[in-house]
Amino acid sequence: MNKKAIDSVSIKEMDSEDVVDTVTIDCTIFGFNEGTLEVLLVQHAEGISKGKWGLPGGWIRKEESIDDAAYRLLRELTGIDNIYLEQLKAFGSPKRFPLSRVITIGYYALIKKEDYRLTPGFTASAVKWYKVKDVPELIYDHADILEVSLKRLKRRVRQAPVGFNLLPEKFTLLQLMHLYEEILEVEMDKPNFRRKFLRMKLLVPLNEKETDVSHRAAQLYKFDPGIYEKLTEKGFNFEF
Amino acid sequence: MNKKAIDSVSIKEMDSEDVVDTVTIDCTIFGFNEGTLEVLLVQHAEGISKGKWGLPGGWIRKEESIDDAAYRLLRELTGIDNIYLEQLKAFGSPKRFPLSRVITIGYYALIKKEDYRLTPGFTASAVKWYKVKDVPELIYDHADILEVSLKRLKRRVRQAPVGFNLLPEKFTLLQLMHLYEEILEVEMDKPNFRRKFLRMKLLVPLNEKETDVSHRAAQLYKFDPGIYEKLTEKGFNFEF
DNA sequence: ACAAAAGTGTTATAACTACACCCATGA
DNA sequence: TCATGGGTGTAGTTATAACACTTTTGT
Repeated sequence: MNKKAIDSVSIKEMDSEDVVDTVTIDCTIFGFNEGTLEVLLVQHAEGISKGKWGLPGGWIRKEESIDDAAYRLLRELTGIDNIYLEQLKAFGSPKRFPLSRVITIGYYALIKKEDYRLTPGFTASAVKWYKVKDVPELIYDHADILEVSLKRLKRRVRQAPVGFNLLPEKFTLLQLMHLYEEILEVEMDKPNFRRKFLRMKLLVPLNEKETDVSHRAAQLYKFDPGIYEKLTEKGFNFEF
Repeated sequence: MNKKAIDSVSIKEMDSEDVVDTVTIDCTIFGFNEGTLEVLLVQHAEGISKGKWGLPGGWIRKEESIDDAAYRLLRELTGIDNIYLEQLKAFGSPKRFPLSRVITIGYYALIKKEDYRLTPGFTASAVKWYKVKDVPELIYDHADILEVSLKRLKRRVRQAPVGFNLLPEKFTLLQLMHLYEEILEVEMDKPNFRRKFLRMKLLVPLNEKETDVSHRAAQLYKFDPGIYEKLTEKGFNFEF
């Protein structure tokens, strides 16, 4: 069951469960580590794509919604429950999956790597974080899905402060700026970034500073979910 | 065949064609008429939802991609080939379709009503433009799909000049402004709107003015697709 | 005292907002 | 000549961008 959850391709296992047999889910799971954007890939242990890397995915159960299926698959894979997850779009070239006509629904998720742990059941198949700029060849149309996910992330990050979901609870302004720089692939001006972000009152300064750094300790902030709600409702944008 | 194309619900007809039997497509087709945003609905002629209105939709053929299926259905319904069409998202509550587990992929389209004509084959089933603020009760989860389409249109219109696809070839600045006002449900300042839009050099002034109006004739513009490309690539936004 | 990053200040430019006002045209 | 929308001007305010500068901390 665990293997199936991370492997949308072993079609022979399919009929053993009560699943929709023409539609799968594939997730692009982003993480952020030391200034680099990463993505979680799985190595398929058997089936026609044995040994190759792909996005984690799986089948949809007949009695669950597609969103529920995505949350379930993610929980099974990362052990995380409270996750930022959004549907990307459906991918449906007739030949995308060689054995039969399978449409897949792409999702993308942002996780705090500090929260992530591999659940024991999954250690059988290889699961690994790859730098986004350094992913190996992927099965089927997963390279497409990843590309669309990246585009969407870039767009999303400028329209809502979703980046927080990639950072630890407490973070510094520079960490936040580096996150934006990495995702948007631009360089930013530190003073201007500070002011712009502080102006929108989205950050709550904590009574805490960095420790163990060999330079002036930075103020730590957390993110104010209340203000976030207000801002997303009336719509805003983070152009930099 | 025609009836099937606009009716994703008559499941009994389904197996007579080479289609994917668990996934449909439903389209929200927007038009703009005399300052009002409209949506194209179809009345189902038979099946379990006989007499009720819904979004036009249909089955995906086994050998076509989902995008191709959406274009085909739209062409069959409106007779238009060169259309603005974008995938919305997949809808997949387990109970959304009462007879079996069917996931639908929503699309939304923007059409110039001047180009639109009902193709003869479709006159059998009723097809009708409804004002968006005045749609009747819809079958299944089509109200959901319409709502998400509207939200998406609002968002999209602020990030790319897609509104042009709803207007005739030649239009005045005030028509354009009214389009934005209608979609975004806000009131705008005429002078400021002019300047803002003209500043981005997206409009090409024509050597033509309005005729037959009982006031000063307005300059007509068309839309410059070259600039559009450049703008969308580097990303921009139309906050008003 | 130096490196490295934190954080503040300043100034020119550009965009936004709100409004007053003049122009052209048909009824 | 009046109503209707077309179209321009302006002034106060706010956001942006570029960059010089001071502060704090560990080595």
